[in-house]
Amino acid sequence: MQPLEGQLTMQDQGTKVDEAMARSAKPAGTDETQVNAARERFQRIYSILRSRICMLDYPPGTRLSEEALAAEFGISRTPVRRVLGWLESQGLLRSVQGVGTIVTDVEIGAFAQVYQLRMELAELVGKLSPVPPSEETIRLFHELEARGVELVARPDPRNFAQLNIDFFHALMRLTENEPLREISERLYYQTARIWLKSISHMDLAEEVAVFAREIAEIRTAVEIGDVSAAAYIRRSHISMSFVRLSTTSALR
Amino acid sequence: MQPLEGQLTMQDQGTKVDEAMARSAKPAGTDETQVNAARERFQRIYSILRSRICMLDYPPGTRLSEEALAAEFGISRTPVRRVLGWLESQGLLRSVQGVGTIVTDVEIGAFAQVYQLRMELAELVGKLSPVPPSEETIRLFHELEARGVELVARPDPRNFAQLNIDFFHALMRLTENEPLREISERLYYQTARIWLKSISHMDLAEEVAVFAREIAEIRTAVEIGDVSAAAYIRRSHISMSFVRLSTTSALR
DNA sequence: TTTTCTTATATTGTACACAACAGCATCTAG
DNA sequence: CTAGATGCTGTTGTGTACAATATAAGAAAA
Repeated sequence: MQPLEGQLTMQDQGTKVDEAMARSAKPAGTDETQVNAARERFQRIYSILRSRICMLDYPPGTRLSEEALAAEFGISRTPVRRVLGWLESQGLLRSVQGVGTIVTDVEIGAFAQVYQLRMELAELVGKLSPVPPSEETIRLFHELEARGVELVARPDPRNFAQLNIDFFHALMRLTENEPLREISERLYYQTARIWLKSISHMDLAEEVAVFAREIAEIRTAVEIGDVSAAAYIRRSHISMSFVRLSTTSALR
Repeated sequence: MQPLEGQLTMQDQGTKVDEAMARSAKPAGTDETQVNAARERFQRIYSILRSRICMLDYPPGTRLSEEALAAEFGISRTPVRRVLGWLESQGLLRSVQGVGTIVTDVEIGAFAQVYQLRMELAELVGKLSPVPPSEETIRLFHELEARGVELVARPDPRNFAQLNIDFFHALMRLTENEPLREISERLYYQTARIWLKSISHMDLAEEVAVFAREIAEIRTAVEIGDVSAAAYIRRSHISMSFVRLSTTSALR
């Protein structure tokens, strides 16, 4: 089997894509056999576009152009459409013939439902196949805590969002229940962008401070191996986050 | 990639749907806005293939041919590939270049994890946005109970599977939490076929009898409007079903 | 006989041309 | 001047030819 040399591999390292996405490479779980470049490229573009959506590079209502994306990645519309199809199945996009591919928005009702469910799933992380945190995991949480401290010193919405995402993925290390991970991830990406959008109408400094405390608390629980406690802390903060969002009427 | 102010509320008055489209019965669950024939056809084929997979018409390991499916539905490979892409994102298929599109199997470990999660989600149906059962819903459960009685009289694996599916969808009426519905449905379709495959190695008559009792119990709870009780009954039966499956080593 | 390389063949992946469709601007009839 | 019709333009959906790939069969050499 010859390694990837056909056609457009040279354009792959063409650096036309955001280099910043290198970090957000696949939140574990997918240790697929990367025997071919096609699947790898698919995953790469999928992660990039998903990140752009939830980081509000593509705010809700944005019209994506298949052709523009194809040009950006140096491929044709066909593989782009496959990625968009997956994102549509995840509820992040909606394609309408003659109109375009539009980034979805989440109405207030559905938002509340997702948050309710996310609370319950967060609790389940401590109940279904909890994993005793490894040294590496503990170190990761320490690193996240440090980033939280730095964020408090210099609040910034985008760094806030990125830390939130990375913190979420770190939490997913605490359970080995793969379906729970997948579903939690799906729901997280459905609401993260709405949450981020609302942040601009709220007290950023206070939100950052609360989040930094959450990280510190959970780091403490993780350090002593009490995954269940970490899960309950997480649940409570998801709950409080939603209450703050509702009371400030930051949602529409 | 400019933001779109007008959002997407304009296609509602379009309604120039081609009425010639076959009105095939979609097995509930997906109440998409059928503004165009393309989306309707997509949903139709998607439901058909998903049903074939979970009814074991396509047992795990089966290799599907895009071309054959295209010929069967009278279309080209392109729209077929879109449907297969969605099924792949749901974890029911896996496409490998040069090999084919293969119906996935579920290993014993992942099966157990999904069952654990399904138990918890079943309980949540009674907690997150439970819906007071309407007269129509109660009638539906009565009908299901009758079908259960009939099944006990004449056990049949295929009818068993179909009743199981319909019963599941009826249970989903008991909550208005749409994300919970979607996720429960996804997990159900991931494991239903494995469960059905194992039935052949178990005591069909006994399984049918237990299932009929479950329906009767839950019908009783639903009839008096106690959705929470119905959810707990369901949870307990999912649990017992998994125990029976494990003890008889019907899994592999 | 066994092993290894080659070749045939079937399948999914990709590119591209065109069809279907929606929205908008323009034009024309009254 | 207004209102409706009509073509223009850009978008996604579909069909089709071809490329890339994996598997299996077969041939050739040890």
